[in-house]
Amino acid sequence: MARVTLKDVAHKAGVSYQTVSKVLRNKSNVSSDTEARIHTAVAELGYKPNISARNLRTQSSNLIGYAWRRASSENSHPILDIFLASTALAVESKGFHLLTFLIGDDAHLDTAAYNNLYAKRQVEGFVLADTNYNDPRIAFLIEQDIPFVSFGQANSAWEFCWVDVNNEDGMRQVAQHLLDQNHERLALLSWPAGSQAGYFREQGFMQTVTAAGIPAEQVTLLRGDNNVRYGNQAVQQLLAMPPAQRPTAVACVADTIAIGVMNALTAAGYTVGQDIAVTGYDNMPMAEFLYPPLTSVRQPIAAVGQKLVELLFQQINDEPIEKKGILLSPQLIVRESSG
Amino acid sequence: MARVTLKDVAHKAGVSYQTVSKVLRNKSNVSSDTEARIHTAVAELGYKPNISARNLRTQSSNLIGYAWRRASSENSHPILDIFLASTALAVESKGFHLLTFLIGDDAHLDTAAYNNLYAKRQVEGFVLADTNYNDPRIAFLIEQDIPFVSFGQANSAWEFCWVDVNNEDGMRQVAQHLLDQNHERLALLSWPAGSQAGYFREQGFMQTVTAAGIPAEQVTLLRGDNNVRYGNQAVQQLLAMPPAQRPTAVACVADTIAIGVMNALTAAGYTVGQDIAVTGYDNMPMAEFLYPPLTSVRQPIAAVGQKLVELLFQQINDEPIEKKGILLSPQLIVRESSG
DNA sequence: TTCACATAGGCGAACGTTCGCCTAATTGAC
DNA sequence: GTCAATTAGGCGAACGTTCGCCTATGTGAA
Repeated sequence: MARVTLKDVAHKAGVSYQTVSKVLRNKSNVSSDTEARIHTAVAELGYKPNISARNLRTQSSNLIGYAWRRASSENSHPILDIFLASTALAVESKGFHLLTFLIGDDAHLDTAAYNNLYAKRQVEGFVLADTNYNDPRIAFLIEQDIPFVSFGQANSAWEFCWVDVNNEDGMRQVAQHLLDQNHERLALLSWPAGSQAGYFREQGFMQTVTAAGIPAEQVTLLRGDNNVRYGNQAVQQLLAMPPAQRPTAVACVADTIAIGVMNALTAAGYTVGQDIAVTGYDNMPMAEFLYPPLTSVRQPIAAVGQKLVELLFQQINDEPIEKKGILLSPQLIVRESSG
Repeated sequence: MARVTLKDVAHKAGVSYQTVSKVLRNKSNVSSDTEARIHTAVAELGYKPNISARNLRTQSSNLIGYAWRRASSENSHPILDIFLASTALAVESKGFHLLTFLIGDDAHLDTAAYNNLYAKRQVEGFVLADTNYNDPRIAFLIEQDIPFVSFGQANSAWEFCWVDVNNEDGMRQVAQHLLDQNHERLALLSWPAGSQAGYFREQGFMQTVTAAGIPAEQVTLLRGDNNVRYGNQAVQQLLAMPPAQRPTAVACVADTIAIGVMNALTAAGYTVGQDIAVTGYDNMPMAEFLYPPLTSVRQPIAAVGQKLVELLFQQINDEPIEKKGILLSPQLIVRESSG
């Protein structure tokens, strides 16, 4: 299976190999006769341009880097793979591909991984997800002037391209919905401090609640990792409270946590949706089929991927960018868990 | 940010650029003096070899292709991202990276996608997952003699490298466990025909059950897609059966389905684990925190990724392969859902 | 006839490596 | 003092493209 190159095609078509190159890229005016000869030669030989050679010559790689977090397999974000697929789709529509690599929790090693890939010209830019408030990766990429976009905002002092779904608005909808159901004693199950998304979701929730005249102290705020176990444990904590203070509604910053809450409540003999309301966030595919079906917030993930990729290519192509941050709107889906 | 090349380093260190190249690859005997000079020059200039140039010269790309299925976002396999992460890790330990691309359901387009990437020398091989019995991708890759490995077996007439977790054994363990609990009327919730894994899981289950003297007709076999909804619907079907024939245990070929089953049963007023037993498969992280905790089968996913990558690199490096198929053992985790 | 201009395609150079062979200087043994 | 072997590093060529400039031929108007 010998490699077939431009020269082989050229030989067969009786032209110079540079002419073949031009014809294949529509960069040349040749007679329709030779053009046809070239095309049949390409087809017969099954010629495919060698990517490495092209990359070397054009100083490009047609690759975008995306980093997995090594530890995320346990607390896997159900939305992340949908996001990844939609990003991959958008990237491929530009003739690019996604190169995935792994990072950990060591800021120094992580930024080195980004730097390596870019300095070696293996990728032309990055898509970040799962970003934190003072994410060292973002600081580094800005400083090095490396093209990148982020799903999620960060330190507002940094100026860079991001797309986010309005977390504040999402939780505002949740809070308003619970208030409309006349809940007054509320619990909010959030993530550990430092998460950017968590911060906004808390803000949206608390502001709405306090604006409705409920004192902040009346909201039981707990924190934990993004998994089912945390939801379970939180319920034990809530049930240990004196009945008069016990929340009648539990809002979770993620469906995964809400699943833990619903299970634990059901196990303890409560009927979710009647005795106590539960809400999630993300509207994972499973949400509508849980028992009871889970009220949740749907995020326009596909749109996020598309917008991100647009912004990224504007950077790569040095096009002017009118708006660096794009905030999309989520939508509350009310189901029986908060009936 | 001008690109720094071998020549820049060479100039600074006062040697020829080819010598720098050799030193960096430990392929040369130079005086320790000049070696030191070269290394400091590299460090000071922050030199990183240009990957495209290297790839062109060495006819390699250090990239392995992995295809997402475009449609899988709805029926996402909870195990697939763990698998992907472990594969990425193994691939990176070889100095390679994973290039992801999207495929659909059109055999012709899909194989073209594989062919393109390989013919352009963008990747050196592929990792397949989510394979079917007569998977056209496998037929194509074998015919083209393109290096690849598959998570999961296929048509046994084809000879290629795969790693699989013994599906027959896994479901045998499930069946035996249910028999040990004195269940005699059983339901098996499987996937649509054509799935290789589904076939083996069915086999393992049915053989064990019939070997115990229970006629095959006494097992209610249903089929559906890999999602929670299917589990829900299957329960409606089971509950519509006359009580005397109704199964007392429901074995599912995936946790996702089992979740649907448990929810629907709970909603219908049954106590899962007492009134009726439910089992899953995959032991997804959520399984132990469901209500009740779900009996499931744990697969050694990380080991699968590692073995696969080993086999793949043996092909790429033309090393002899003693055993083309590797079958790993799963383990049943008994929890309260089948108490 | 002359000049300009379009048409069709050739050709050298470059992208940044790696590879293999070559050479000059040094060393050691006889 | 001679010869062979070792050491340290130079150098041309090649990987397969793309890019820009060049040339030869034909064509129509002044």
